[in-house]
Amino acid sequence: MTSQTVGHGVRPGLPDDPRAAVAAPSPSCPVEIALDALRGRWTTLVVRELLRGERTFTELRQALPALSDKVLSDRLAHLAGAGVLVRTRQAGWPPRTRYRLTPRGRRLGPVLQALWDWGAEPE
Amino acid sequence: MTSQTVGHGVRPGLPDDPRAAVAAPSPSCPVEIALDALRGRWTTLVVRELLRGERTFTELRQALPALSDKVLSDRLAHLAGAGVLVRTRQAGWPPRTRYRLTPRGRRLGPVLQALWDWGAEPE
DNA sequence: CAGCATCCATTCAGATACTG
DNA sequence: CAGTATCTGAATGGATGCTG
Repeated sequence: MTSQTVGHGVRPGLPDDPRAAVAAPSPSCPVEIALDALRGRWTTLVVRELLRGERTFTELRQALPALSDKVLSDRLAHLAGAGVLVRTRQAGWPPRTRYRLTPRGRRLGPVLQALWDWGAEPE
Repeated sequence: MTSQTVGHGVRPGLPDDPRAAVAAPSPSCPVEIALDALRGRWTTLVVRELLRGERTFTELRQALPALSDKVLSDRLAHLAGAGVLVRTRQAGWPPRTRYRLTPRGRRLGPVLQALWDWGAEPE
């Protein structure tokens, strides 16, 4: 009854891991780090798009037509700061910038899948 | 190279599942449903606390001393609406209300673990 | 093409004060 | 004990217009 421990206890495991014993929201809590990376409207859709392959700014806008360039710009900067993607500028005209996920960004795949699975459950 | 498919491909799988083909944030997207359930400061800490066992309002406040009763009240109502927890009132005085996770709420354990694991990775 | 600057409406968290 | 009501300040998100 008391032995919940997440099921297939390989990991330290929430909620009993000592590092989970915080009494207030903390930027160094791994859960907060992950949720912060995904924070904001459109963020997961941008990541989903990049999980399919690298994209330019315009390609992202075309894939998400209702997303304004201001917010897209915000999201890309935020995800870059979180180490999820990298921006590559190419010299010349017209300017071309490509966005692609880092290895860390690609590892968001299973995380989004876990969220998807939970949200897709009936009830 | 193109076969990402999340690794242990049992599920339909993001990002290629047809239901992931939305072009704008949608409340019916499973990922949005899950992130919405966890949305808001303190939310994951409340869930973590309840993963350890059922709690009363006061016990939650004691576990999270910096959390105001207004926000705690908001979070509990939100999580109840998301089907994560249930509230049980006991008649009599003083009033006693217990909060405990639903089966669906308990299934957030692995989701939080996935977030934790990602956020705990170096770099 | 790929963006940043500015402005505005809305949402949110926290503080304070009050009830069944 | 277990909340709700109200208010304020801060943080979004989106629209519009302008540049390297």
